[in-house]
Amino acid sequence: MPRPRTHDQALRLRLLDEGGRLLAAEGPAALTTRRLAERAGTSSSAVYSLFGDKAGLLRAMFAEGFHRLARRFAELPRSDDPASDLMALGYAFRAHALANPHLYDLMFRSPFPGLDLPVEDCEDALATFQVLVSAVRRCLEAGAIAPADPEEVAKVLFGLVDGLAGLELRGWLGEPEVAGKCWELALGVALRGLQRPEEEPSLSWRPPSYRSGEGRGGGREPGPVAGSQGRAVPARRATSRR
Amino acid sequence: MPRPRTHDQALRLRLLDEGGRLLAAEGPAALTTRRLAERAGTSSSAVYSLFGDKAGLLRAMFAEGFHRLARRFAELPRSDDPASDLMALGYAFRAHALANPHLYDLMFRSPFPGLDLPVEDCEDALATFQVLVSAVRRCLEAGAIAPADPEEVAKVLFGLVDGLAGLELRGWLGEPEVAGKCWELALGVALRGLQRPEEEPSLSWRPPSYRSGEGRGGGREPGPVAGSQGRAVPARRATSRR
DNA sequence: TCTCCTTTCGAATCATCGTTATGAAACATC
DNA sequence: GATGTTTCATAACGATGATTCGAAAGGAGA
Repeated sequence: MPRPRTHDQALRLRLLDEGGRLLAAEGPAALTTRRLAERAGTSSSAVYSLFGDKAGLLRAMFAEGFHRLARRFAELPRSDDPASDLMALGYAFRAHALANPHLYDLMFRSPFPGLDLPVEDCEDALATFQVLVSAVRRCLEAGAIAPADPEEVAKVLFGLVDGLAGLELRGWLGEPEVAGKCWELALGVALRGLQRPEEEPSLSWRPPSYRSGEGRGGGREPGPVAGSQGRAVPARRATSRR
Repeated sequence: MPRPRTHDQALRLRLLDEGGRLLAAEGPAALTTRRLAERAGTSSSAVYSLFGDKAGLLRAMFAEGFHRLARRFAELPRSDDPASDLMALGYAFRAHALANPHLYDLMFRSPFPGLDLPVEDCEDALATFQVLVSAVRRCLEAGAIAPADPEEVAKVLFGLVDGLAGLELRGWLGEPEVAGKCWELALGVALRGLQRPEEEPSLSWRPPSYRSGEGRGGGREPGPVAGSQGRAVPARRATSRR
């Protein structure tokens, strides 16, 4: 007897993707409930009936992005060559970024620091990182890469692919073919660099040690470094002081 | 004869840094002229007398960030070991990020896509990248790394350090000492990987080729995948800040 | 002390935000 | 077709945004 509902799962997904596109195209300030509703061909109240409020929309976008990434990772076959599997993970990450450029910033750049994500929204996110750690660990066990701390290796590899994906999505890697060559170069370099043992001296030079307040003044205080004291896990953002 | 001016260079710099801190702490939406003025101990019209409008402030923040980075690069000594110089560039990038965490997003994450930057504001930015390319080129000429396209190598290295810096500033690399080990690992791996020639087969496996249609579309059609979770109503009500 | 000129502050303006209350719209049933 | 029930779009509300503009503030010369 009721009116047929249009605020359904299809609209929900449309809002998530369209919201991402708005975010990617015009930045966080442009992602308003009104503009989103207009783009999705509905009214702004759809956001409230489907997500509760705007923060709920953002949380859902975040969760959706990591859900897609987790699924992509889960679909990768596991071969008996752990190094190949590790590389495949890198290319899968790239494929995810290219397929979901509109969700990338929300997933990895926290454009809304005030947003705090409940643990259940972070599960997929943490799981994807653990997939990487596991792949590294298998490489270590198989002797495919030189001994090292798997967590650290995973962080470095994630830094690499995150950096590359960010560059590619901003168009800084050039045409797709050039970008593809960069990815091959990057992942090849990483793997070769990990294979060769670290002891082998490639350099006479030693890196500097960073005492915590080093740099030249970014202002009065030597090292604001607000974000660098955080925990090891990308949990939620602490709400700012104020 | 006039009233003594307080909208001077000192206030200008204070606004740039304080604006960066606001941006880093609470995101683009929190960077308003009112809040910035309050933090800097002035009135919002200071922004207009010093920068013309809010976009001018953002442009100045961007330019200031790259000016500092360019200066830091320019101050690096050039040794006769190009590989060491290349590594030093990486650590200098890290030092810049740690000393200016509040400007990092604005420099490398474009949180205001609508902002268009005139060429003169981008000169330092382009120059810093060319410093990297030159350092790579010197390594190639000296045979310190295996033959490769210097632009591509520079892009990959920039991707690596950008990714790492982003992770560190968000606290995802852990405590500073752990983060430092990640940087050493990363740059060491990169250099070793670049030294070993690419032909040396390290892998039986070939990367996938990305047909250009694959992702670019923005995930409009590919597997939504996620409606499966099914919950429609968010429940949590996290009011916005304040 | 009183002008005059420059500079800054804060109130006012207009637009737009997130969010909500209200009434119209759309069907099933009678 | 009338009725009842559920659902959605619209208009409104209060808050806050960027920006502007008149009035006040502060010294210099008289």
